[in-house]
Amino acid sequence: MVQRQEPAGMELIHLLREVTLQLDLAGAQFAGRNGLHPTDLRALIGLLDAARAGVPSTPGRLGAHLGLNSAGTTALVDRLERLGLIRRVRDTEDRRRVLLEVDERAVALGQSFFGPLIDRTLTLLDTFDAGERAAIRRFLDGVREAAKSP
Amino acid sequence: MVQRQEPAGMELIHLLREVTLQLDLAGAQFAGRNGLHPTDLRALIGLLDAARAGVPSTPGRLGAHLGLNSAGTTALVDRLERLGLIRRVRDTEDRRRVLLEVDERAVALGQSFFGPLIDRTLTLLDTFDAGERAAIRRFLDGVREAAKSP
DNA sequence: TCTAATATCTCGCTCATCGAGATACTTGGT
DNA sequence: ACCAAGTATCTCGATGAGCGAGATATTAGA
Repeated sequence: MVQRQEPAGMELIHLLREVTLQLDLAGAQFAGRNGLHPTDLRALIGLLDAARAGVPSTPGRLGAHLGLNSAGTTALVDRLERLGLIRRVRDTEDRRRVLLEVDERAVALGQSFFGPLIDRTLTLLDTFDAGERAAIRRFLDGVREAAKSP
Repeated sequence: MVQRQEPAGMELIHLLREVTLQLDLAGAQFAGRNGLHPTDLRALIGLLDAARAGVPSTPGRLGAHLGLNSAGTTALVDRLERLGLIRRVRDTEDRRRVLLEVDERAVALGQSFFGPLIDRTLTLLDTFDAGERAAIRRFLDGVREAAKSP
């Protein structure tokens, strides 16, 4: 069988793919262990990000972020609320809207999962000098942009 | 509200998360556009990897790789076969087994998705010198290992 | 040869998500 | 002030991926 000659950089590309795979697997494993579906975890991450950025969350925004329709979004919010991870609160300014408040439990859950991983990665980053970190940043930035177009 | 002071490296960590998010989104988008479910795409990637490595694929291996039980695996293989992406072939040596052969269509489909992304990334990698590439490799390697433990 | 192990498949069920549409509230034009 | 159109959310019924349990076929070991 004739095999196409692989360019030198392919090794790094496969490595990047393995990294994303490992991160996804870790997330799925964590989700399963806590009675969450993959979607629930993605939702939680989005909600925590929004909370950290000070952006109010609503079912509409959340559903759009995850690519769910309104029915699926309602079901998702129901699940998260039933688990006590978020609360529904009617917006007093626009009473059509429902605001989603993340409970302390959700924050703690996020910390328990991402905390150790983040700590290990920060420790790893300490072993790079400024120039190397700049290279990593530029690489990740480039890949992110490359992944946006397809 | 008191905000925890973020260490300097957090920026890179968020960037890495964005990259994995973009790659996942791109994959999901591609999958949807081709009538594939996320699982189907992951299966296809696994099958193409195995084919490239010269490892024979079976429903058992595939299901284990994806974390599906046998019923789900059968349904998955049914879908992929119905789409003409793989073929089931009885193994003549151990006739309990079914070998999964990836069709040319599947290879072409993989190329059409990963090809442009890979090309862009290779072009990006050309802009780094050997030392920078080594740093990127060490970083990715470290993150992969960090993600394995939780 | 009889039994245990292995590989795959079938059946019936659960539940996340979808499409369609209902409900409640707000806004802008008149 | 009023009414139509727009917006945010929810309800209902249907679809389909994946699961648990177990059936079937084949191989390997005592």
